[in-house]
Amino acid sequence: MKKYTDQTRFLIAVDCIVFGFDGEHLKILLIKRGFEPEKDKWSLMGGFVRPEESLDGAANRVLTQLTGLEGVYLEQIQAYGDPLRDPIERTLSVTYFALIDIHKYETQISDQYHAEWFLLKDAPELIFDHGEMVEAAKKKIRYKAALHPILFELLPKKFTIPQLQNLYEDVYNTQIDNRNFIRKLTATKLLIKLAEKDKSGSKKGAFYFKLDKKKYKANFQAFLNFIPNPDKLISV
Amino acid sequence: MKKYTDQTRFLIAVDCIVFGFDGEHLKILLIKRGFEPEKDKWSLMGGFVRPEESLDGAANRVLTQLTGLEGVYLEQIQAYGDPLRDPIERTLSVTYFALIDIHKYETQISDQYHAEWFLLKDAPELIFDHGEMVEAAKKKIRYKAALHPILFELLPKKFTIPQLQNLYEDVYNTQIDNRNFIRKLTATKLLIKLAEKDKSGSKKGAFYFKLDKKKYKANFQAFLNFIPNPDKLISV
DNA sequence: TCAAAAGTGTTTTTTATACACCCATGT
DNA sequence: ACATGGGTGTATAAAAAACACTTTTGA
Repeated sequence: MKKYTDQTRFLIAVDCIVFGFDGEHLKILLIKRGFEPEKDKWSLMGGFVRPEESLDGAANRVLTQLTGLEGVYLEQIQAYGDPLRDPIERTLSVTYFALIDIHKYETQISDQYHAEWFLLKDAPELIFDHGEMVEAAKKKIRYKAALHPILFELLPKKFTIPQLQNLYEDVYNTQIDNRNFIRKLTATKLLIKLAEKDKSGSKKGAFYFKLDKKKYKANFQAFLNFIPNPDKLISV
Repeated sequence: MKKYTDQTRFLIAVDCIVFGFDGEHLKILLIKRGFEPEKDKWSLMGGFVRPEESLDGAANRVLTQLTGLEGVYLEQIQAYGDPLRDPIERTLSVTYFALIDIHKYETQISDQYHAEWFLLKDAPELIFDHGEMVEAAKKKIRYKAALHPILFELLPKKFTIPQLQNLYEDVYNTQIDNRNFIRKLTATKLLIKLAEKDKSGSKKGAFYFKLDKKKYKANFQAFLNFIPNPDKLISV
């Protein structure tokens, strides 16, 4: 059958906002753009969608190219379609956020991108509308994590409660009462306590936990409430 | 500057899932597709994005073409990019959901589309992946409305509490205790009681209310909880 | 022995839920 | 006068928040 006539076709890109957690702070992974325009400026990792791949496929490809990781938590955020967002040629961009265990990407697998982790507050200016995209991704992750246990994706398989609490405190820039936090965590029954301790953070050491993966998957959409007064902290 | 070379360009469409409420049930507005392929099959209202317009612009244009309405509540849902989703030619579709006061679109402004309102459970089979899009839109509206006061967009400026409760009960397919519902509503301080009554639904008549627009806008992102046990009713 | 971080319970407050009767009016 | 849907209050249960001290152990 004939193609649709009299319609304009556009470039389609995916851009990934890659989050990691270093134990203290949430960070994002940025690259130096490798081609004109804006060559060597800081940018999100992205790429054009190829004829045979889906959007999710393109996002995964781009992420794997950068980090070497597969099976990463990746979620579509939204499409950006301003006609002038790319000065060279109209390009629609579909953004994804990725949550990775930062320790799996410490050895810079592909130096070709000159990737670097940045604290959110220290992130450099980005090309095009990438700054706006990062802001939207931050809002999305805060919103989603207030209700669903996605932040575990940022931690190693074994993690401690203090680590987890640091993560929540940093994401929401707030102090959480340790006893209430543990009570809420326990109520989810999502965690399994291990015998082993992490002694790196203190003399006493903190017990490791791991996720109960079955319950994690089964309860993923259940509403949680790790964050006190979430509506005061989250803007949509 | 030169265009990006060696990249494939694609068609981009927007598709709108238009919701309305007839006082009893949530409905969606569908049209008969006017061109090949799948001509005369039921479809979402959509259209190709034009060179000079943004995605939001395209969605608004498409919606205005169909309904004659402007300033409608419209929110991007997600991008669908399966390479084979349109059999003729690869087309990326960005979906939007629209919430309109159904009474503003009773006179079929544009008969050219053969638009009809359908109960969600009676909706016909749709072309391409539009059925999947409708399912995703239903989930989105349920999810969002459990936390934010968007359903008011489906009602006229003046509405009654029983109307509003019917709406919530239909959206969540549940029974809500009337006294608890009113208590939660009152707590939001979003409603202003009018002197006038709607006598169409009963002999006693039900007081009209209107939204306090300032508080509505200010509190739009605050988490509400009109729905008992939302996590049991909402699937993400 | 002491500094530093981990871990543990109880009380109070707030929020959600369950529940049943009277009211106003048109017919 | 009665049938129909609208409107109201209270008691109980559950969840969230506030709050401070003891434990462990390496240096």
